[in-house]
Amino acid sequence: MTRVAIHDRIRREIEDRIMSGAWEAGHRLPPEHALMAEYGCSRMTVHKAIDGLVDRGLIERRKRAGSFVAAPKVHRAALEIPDVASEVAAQGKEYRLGLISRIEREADQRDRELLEIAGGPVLALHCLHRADGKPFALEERLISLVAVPAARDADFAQQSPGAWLLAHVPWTDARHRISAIAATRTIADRLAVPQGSPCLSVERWTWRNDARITYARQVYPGDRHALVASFLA
Amino acid sequence: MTRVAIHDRIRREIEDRIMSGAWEAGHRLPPEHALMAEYGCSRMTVHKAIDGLVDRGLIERRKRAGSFVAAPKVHRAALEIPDVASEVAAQGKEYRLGLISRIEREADQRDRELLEIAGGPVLALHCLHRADGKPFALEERLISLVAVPAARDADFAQQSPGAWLLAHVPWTDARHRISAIAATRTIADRLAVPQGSPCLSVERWTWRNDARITYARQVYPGDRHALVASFLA
DNA sequence: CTCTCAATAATGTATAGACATTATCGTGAG
DNA sequence: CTCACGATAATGTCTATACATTATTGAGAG
Repeated sequence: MTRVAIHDRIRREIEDRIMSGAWEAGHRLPPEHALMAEYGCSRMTVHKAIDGLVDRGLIERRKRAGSFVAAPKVHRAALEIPDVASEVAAQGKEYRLGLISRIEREADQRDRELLEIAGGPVLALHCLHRADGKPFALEERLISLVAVPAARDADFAQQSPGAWLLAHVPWTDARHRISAIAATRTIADRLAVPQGSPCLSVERWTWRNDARITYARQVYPGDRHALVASFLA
Repeated sequence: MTRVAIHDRIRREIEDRIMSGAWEAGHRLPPEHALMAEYGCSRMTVHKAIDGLVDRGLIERRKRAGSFVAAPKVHRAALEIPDVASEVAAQGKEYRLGLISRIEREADQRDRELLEIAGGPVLALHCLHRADGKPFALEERLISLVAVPAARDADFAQQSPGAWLLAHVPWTDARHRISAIAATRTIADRLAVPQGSPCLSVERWTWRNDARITYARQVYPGDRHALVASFLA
């Protein structure tokens, strides 16, 4: 086999032409038959190369019409939202979890909205993630006990709710909301930052087949934390 | 042809088994030959189905060993960072661009760091994006005139730097950094928010083949703006 | 018991051909 | 001139086969 796959080479070359601006948005690329002749390979191979670019959102295909360079790219980035513990570990610091409160209750108004459920028991947790002893992030977590009854018996003093859920509960969809908030008095106290200081809030809703499993809100001191996202390959 | 592609059906079914937890992380899936028999299709088709799951990060393949359900990934989400103008338009508001300052200068220390260049001329812009007349976001923009000489002649009073660059300059890579900051006096004045109030800062570095083209920092009032990311298909 | 190395089982890539699907284009009827 | 519709050119999918690549496994040598 050749050192580098033919479809990879074709993909790369087309990608380059797009990225370099030689082929602008809307440009129609040669039909697969032409590329097939140009590269001296089979149509399947050309097709696979273009498949890759379609997946990456660089090309759109229309039957009979041809394949076209996709419209002006919006900045789309892959945001990795790691488990807090691994995040702390990645910084070479010692992670410690502190469970502030754990309440099992019948879903109140706010719970019902956040979990999009009609009712039923929920588990409400508050914890403080520490790095080298210092407050790192605050987490508020709601778990629908209807969807995840096993959470009732989990020991969240040992394993963070996020880690436990990741390991025990498969999910199919998640949505995140990132915003900047001012530290309320409670947040300020727990994170040991001045009241009103800017904090990064990352909220996450997690679904499993249309049923919401859990809601989480993590709050980081604004001056000590940032989310990084890279271009989506 | 069948209504739904065979490879799509296979992909879907495997996906379901993973998502439902039936196949946990590390589970080895049947060899392609087996699936080929199970679905009564050719190996290429099975392979293509799995290809899709590999792209989505759900499966890892190892030659000779087999294909395995990938370890529970951290939450990876697709973050779409739209052009400010379209963002405002999407909210049904009237967008207006205000150019605060436009300075062409020899790169100073900070410019050099942000653009990762040794020197040369840069264009520094400050603008205020407005929605229905009210301040919406503040933008600081640095453009390397070495990389993008055409920017010298662009009319940034008409078209926002982001939109102009998107349309005129192809880029190959971008990195984002999202954090929460406190409004400095200047920011507070321009955004018409109290000094010290939390703001969402989105910084973006854009590359074109290893050369940095531009740096941008957009600052949004924290209470009026959030970034939303969905699970990465 | 351990190491080496060849057989093997899995994925990785590619081909050539077939038929399906669909939007476009041109032509002919009105 | 307009419209309908069939021919056509493109992509979409699939098959059967072939050979490449690679890590594991197991057998044999030491």
